[in-house]
Amino acid sequence: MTRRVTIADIAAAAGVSKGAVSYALNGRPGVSEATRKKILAIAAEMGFVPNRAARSLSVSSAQAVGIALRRSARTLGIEPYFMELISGIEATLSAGSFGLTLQIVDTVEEELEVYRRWWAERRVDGVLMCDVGTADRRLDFVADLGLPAVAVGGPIEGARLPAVWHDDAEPCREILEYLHALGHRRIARVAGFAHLLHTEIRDNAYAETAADLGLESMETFHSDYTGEQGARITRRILSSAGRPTAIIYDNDVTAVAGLGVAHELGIGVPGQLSIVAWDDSPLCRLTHPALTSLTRDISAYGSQCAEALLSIIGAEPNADRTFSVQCRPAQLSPRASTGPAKP
Amino acid sequence: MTRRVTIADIAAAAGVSKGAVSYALNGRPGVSEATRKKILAIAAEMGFVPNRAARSLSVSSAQAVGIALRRSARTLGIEPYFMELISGIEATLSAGSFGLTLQIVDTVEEELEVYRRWWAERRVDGVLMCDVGTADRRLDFVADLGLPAVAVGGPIEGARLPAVWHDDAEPCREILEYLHALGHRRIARVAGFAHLLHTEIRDNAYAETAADLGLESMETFHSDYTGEQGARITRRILSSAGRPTAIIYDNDVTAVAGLGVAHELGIGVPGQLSIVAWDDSPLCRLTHPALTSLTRDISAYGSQCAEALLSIIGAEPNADRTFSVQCRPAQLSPRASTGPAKP
DNA sequence: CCGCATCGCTTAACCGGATAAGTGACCCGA
DNA sequence: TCGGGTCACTTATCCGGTTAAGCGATGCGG
Repeated sequence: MTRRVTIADIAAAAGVSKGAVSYALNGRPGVSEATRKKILAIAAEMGFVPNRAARSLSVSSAQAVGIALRRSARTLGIEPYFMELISGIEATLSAGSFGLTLQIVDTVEEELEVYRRWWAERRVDGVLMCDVGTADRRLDFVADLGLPAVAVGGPIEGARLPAVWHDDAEPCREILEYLHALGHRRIARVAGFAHLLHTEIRDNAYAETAADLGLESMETFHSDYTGEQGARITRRILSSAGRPTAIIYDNDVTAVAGLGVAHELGIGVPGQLSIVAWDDSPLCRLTHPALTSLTRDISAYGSQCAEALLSIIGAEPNADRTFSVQCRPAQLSPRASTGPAKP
Repeated sequence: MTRRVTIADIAAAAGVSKGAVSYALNGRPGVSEATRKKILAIAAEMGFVPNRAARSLSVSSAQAVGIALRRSARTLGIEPYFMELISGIEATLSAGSFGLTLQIVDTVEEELEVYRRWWAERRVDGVLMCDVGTADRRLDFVADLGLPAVAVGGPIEGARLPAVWHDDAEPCREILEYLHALGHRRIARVAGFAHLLHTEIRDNAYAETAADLGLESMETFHSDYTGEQGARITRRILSSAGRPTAIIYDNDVTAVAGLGVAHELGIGVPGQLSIVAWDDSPLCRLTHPALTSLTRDISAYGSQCAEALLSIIGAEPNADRTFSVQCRPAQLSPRASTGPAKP
């Protein structure tokens, strides 16, 4: 195992100084074209790769962004959302030769501590924050810290950092109108964590549209997104008097669990019950019947988040960071789990 | 946004030299207890956090490990395995204050290139390699590179690096004996990628046990682990003459898809068909009927992998790295998807 | 022909820690 | 009382890059 090649080695081989090598490698003025070519050739031949720590120390940048996920291992594992998001983030980061540092945390306090440490250590140049809440301490925290950050979700009122989001209200309306057109008048909804921003946005959108359409009932039950709770809530909904003819789920996992409960209770889907899921992962197509769901390109969403982050990392620190990127809203993909309501 | 606190600031505040501060902070001899306490107090008060790049540059370690995943976004998203594994890895790494760098790649070449770059840049101190294949180029590659690495899977013959694995043959036998006891004589299996080491191990174990038990048929179909292929293969299996009375799936996603196909074809589970899944994610309990499956603690598995990696990173470079850690094998969790075979 | 700008490169300082070597004060035993 | 050892700390160098400043050679306008 030979020693690493440094710019000093290249300088010696090329018969120039370290400085000249640095200028040549970084495409900056200060060396002639001939010398630059020679240096680049030698560097390539010697298999030179710059030491990340040395560069970071000099220019004070880590060439990495961080993401701290505050979800349990179980949720993270089964929720396709995160891996798809990460995969999209990754694609953009790699293209800009940035690395991705991942950390899983249990509490907000821990998450804030991770941000503080990452930034103090200059381990990352910025962070992406998922699961934006309605009153999210993290937003002010990172802004005060001066840590470049992008909120994955929004819109956020009075935000001091960029938010990348898509309109959730419109798809909510679309679902309800669709179910209404199919004749459904009693609809239930299994939502996600009540404290999440997008849950609140959907809550409001559903309530409003339900009133506009004059639905008989439109009840919402909050869950923790797990299959267990999805099943439990569905059981309760389906065994109530005057049970709904359609249930809308805020994620695919609870929807699949709900479908299982319908099977268990001998309730036909879509004959006696229509089911709509949010977040069209392959999971929705695995079931029988396949689930009608809201499709969005999560991977592309992740890419846009990463782009936004890279753009503020690249800008000067006191530049305006309060812009907001609105992505394409989710589209309804009708499948076999929804049908006409039978009285 | 104030400037970062460095050891020079602490030194000035304490009226000592940078060296003394470094000794004090790292708990090394060279300063009196009184001075050490004073320095530590000042450091804490000033909120000192060492700059990672500077430390890395000095001690030539990144305090981070890398993992490159060569799976499509879709597979990664829906496969609970990876997030659970990562979550376990993460837990151990955080405890040792190591970071995790994640990269998603498309091809082996790209993966090798990532390892080469990471190591040359000293961006990581070691890597974890998933999806070990039967003839895996990566094993020799990282060994030649001198990059500390641990194979997540095994056992690997003549390996030059540690492997963390669990016996797959024993659970295979357990499943077949269980199904045999239930009266099943025609069994099919939807396996994973044929080139993966654990697929081959299971292939052999099933073939042997099937012969021992004198099964009528025990056919294996390789898949890419996606629900689409799981469904397609299951459709073919179930529409063949003399169709099997039980199907074993190598992961949970294909099993869930298979269950959907059985529903679609009106084949009762477990009445006319028994289903066994591997990798007991919550997914298996969401379906109706819940899937009989092989349970293993993937998160704990990830932790053990990370521990193995940290141990070789901590050891001197020429120490023996060929040890092998055998974990607890998967346990069969019988649920409602398996029952007696009916002729 | 002189003064000045420009080019092409070198020198040296710097980033923020770790650490080997050096130094003075002190203690201790002979 | 003196030599040697230990303690507590300082000094200086190093890690591997970046970059401001310096400097000789060349070109060019007046």
